[in-house]
Order: sequence, then C-alpha cells, then structure tokens
Amino acid sequence: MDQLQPVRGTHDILPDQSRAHRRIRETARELAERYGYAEMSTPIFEFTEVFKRTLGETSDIVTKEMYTFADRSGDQITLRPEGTAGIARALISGGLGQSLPLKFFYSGPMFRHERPQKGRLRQFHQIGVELLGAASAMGDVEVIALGDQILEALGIRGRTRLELNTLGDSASRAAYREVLVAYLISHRDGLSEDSAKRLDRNPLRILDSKDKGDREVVDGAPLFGDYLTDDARAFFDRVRAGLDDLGLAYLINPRLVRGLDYYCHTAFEYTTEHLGAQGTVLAGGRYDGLIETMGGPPTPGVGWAAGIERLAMLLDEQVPAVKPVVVIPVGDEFEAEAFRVTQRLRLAGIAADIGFSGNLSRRMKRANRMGAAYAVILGSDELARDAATLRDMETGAQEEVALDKLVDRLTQRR
RNA sequence: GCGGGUGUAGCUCAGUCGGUUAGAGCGCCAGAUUGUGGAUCUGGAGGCCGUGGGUUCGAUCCCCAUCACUCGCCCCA
Repeated sequence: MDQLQPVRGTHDILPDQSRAHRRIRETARELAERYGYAEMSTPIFEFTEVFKRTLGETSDIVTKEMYTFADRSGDQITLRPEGTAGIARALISGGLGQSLPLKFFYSGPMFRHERPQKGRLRQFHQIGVELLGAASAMGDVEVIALGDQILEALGIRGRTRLELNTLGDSASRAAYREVLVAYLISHRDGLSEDSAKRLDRNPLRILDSKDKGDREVVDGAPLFGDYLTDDARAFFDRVRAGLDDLGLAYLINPRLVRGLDYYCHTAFEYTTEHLGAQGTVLAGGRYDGLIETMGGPPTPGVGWAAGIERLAMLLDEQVPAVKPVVVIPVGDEFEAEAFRVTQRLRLAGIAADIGFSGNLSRRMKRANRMGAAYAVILGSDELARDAATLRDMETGAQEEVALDKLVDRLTQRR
C-alpha cells in the first residue's frame, strides 16, 4: 500500500473546494440562525453504544459501516457516522431537556466505511439541523422551510425536488408491516435475493428497491396510506397543509423510507438527477422516539442533514477567491519599503500580498495570476515623492497616489 | 459487500498490431521586453506509462494480483 496516498474514500480539500464548502456552511449557518437554530458541535467520536442504540442494531450503518475501535483504555469508540445521535446524547448528558424546545445547527465531518463512489466518501461533511421538543407538525414544516431556503440561497433548489412521505406512528407501522409482509411472502418468488433477506429484518425497505422484479411486486402491494391511524393521518395532513401554505412544492413518494430506525411520521428528501446514483442531497424526518430510546425523557424531534460535498457538486459556479492588492517593488532595494506598505494595508483591513521575487514584469505576471484587483508599484520615481503608482488590474488605468493616502484611496475604490 | 469500466507529464488525453530516444494541447519556467500583467513567438524543464508479480530474447502494451478512481447494485448525505 502506498502510504503517501490518502486513505481510500478521503480527500484533501484544496482551496477551491474549501471555499465552496465554506459558502455552503456559512449560508446554512446564517439562515439557520435566522430561524432560531443555534450552532453547536459535539465530539466527532462517541462511545459505540450511542450509535448502536439510536441507529438500530440491524441498520446497515451499524452492522457494516462504522469506524469502530477500542481506544487505549479499552473503551469502544466510534467515529460518528451521522450527527443526530450525538446531539441527542448531548441533550441527555447535558440536561438540556429542561428548556425545550431547542433548535440546533451543526456542521462537520462524518465517517462511514462504504465503498467510495462519486458523491460517496468515507469521510464526508454534513450540515444539519435538529428541532427538539416540538411535537407539532409546524416543526416539520419549519425545518423543511429552512432546508428549502438554504438550497434556494445556494442557487440549487431548482435542480432538486422535495419528496415527502409519512412513516406513521408505531401503531400504523405495526399494522402495515403485518399486511405488507403477508403480501410479500405470497409473492416471494418475484423478489430479488436482497429483498428476500430483508423480509423479516426490514420489509419496508423493499418498497424502495430498484430491482425490476421487486418493483413489479411492490406495485401491487398494499398502500401504507391505507393503514395509517387517524392520528398519523391527521399529522401528515397538517404537515402537508403547512407546506402548501408556505408555497413549498413537494411530491408524495409512498416508497420513500428511512434507513435509520429512529424515524417516524414525516420523512423527506431533496433529490437531484445531476449526481448519478447518489441523488439524495438533503434528507431528514421526525424521530419522536429517539431520545427516550437512549434513556432520556420522552422528547419529540425533527431534523435533517445534507451532504456538503454533494451540495458543492451542484453549485454551478466556482466560489471566487478574495482579490488582493499586490504590492510590487521595482528593484530589490525597495522590498523593505514594499513590505511595510503591504503590512499597512493589511492592518487597515485590505487583503494585500507581495510577490517574493523577480523583476517588474515577472511580478506583474504573478500579480495577474493571483487575481489581483490592484497593483501598487513602488519604484525610485514614486518613492522620491513618497508616492506609489496604483494600477487597476482590470482596466489598466494608473494613477499616482501619496503613500499616506493609499489606504483611503483603496477603501473608497472598492 | 457484489458486478462492470478506467489508470500514460501538474491537468485533459493520444500512442505503441509487444521492439531501440513515449507524444500533443493546456499549464509551468526562461527569453523576445533590465519600470508594467492578460496576447503572440522562441526555447526549456517535467514521465519507475498506478504498484507488484508472470509470460517473452524484449512488456507502457498480453496475463494475474493489488491499489485508486469511476459506473451500477446495496446503502445513504
């Protein structure tokens, strides 16, 4: 193995990418705050138990995708595969449940040992929000509205669509599961091998299968909608009415299910056709039973997470770097003066840089490559008058500016 | 975890029906232009042809393995 390669499924995030990530994170954070969601972060590793309990012992993530290890004191530790479990744990261990409802925004790296593909990495980054302690359907509507506005602000809402479904409450699911399993068993021959295995483990997932045979079977399956309890149906209706009221367009997708066990009621996904097989860009739902499962007080919750790398791939333009002012000494003897001028600009809040070597032509070339907005040229002619030549790199226009007026001139021109 | 494709210069990609010094465009460096960038011209640097093994007189090319990326399944953000 080549030790100088990054670990499979991990990437260095170079400046271009980093700026895209930052735009996504910052846009999301600002809008989240506008909705009352405060940023918080939890450790990137937790006791393995935290994830096992919340994600479900049989979920794929827990059974084969976690980065789990024993640390030096023998504790079972897992690098977080998602963000909700940590926040739920924090709510319990920090006693935050006293002042509900709580609204949190988070961002950071997540880890899953999956087979890498485009849009699927072993270390990837998510932004997410959680609304804890709000049982109302308005909570579901709020988090969706926030996600929608973030996608809109990033300019990618138009390339996604919102899919919506309800997973009902536990009574609904139990009733439906029974008839679904009965139906699927009677059509067992038509099911794929994978789906046959899911029959007793996670039959709802079969609804989501892409296998042709499965789809034919599923097309004739009883509909979950017919087995919703009155309460569950009313809840879903309120969510839909809320979305309609805000003018948020969605598509009901009865096949939309969740891989993680903690979800109930509302499930939603913003999907796109521009990323190949990894079409989900932002996904979430309601998880009323989660906190209680973890040993905390019964606390309803709803939230979502979005993959930063996937969002970045949908951004249609590069995020531009800051355009600096580049200071250019004409001749080595003026370098010290140039550096003083550069530093003065920086202290005044102006992005400034100085080429480190070469003649004027070479430094100009470099300034151009750095995307300079202005060049400040310092040579014997100018310095004799305590001035500099200020060149607008876009238009090529030049003027002489006294050194002590340079900061003013540059701030007014920006 | 399963199946397919790809891997040649910093980037995008040619190429060798197995044969001696492996090419192009872009980019990079230098010069034309010792106080002016983006254009043009000239020159230059840069390749264990992903890695390991096998077949062969000879492998970048064929075979096997492996690693990485990629497409689909699975799963999911």
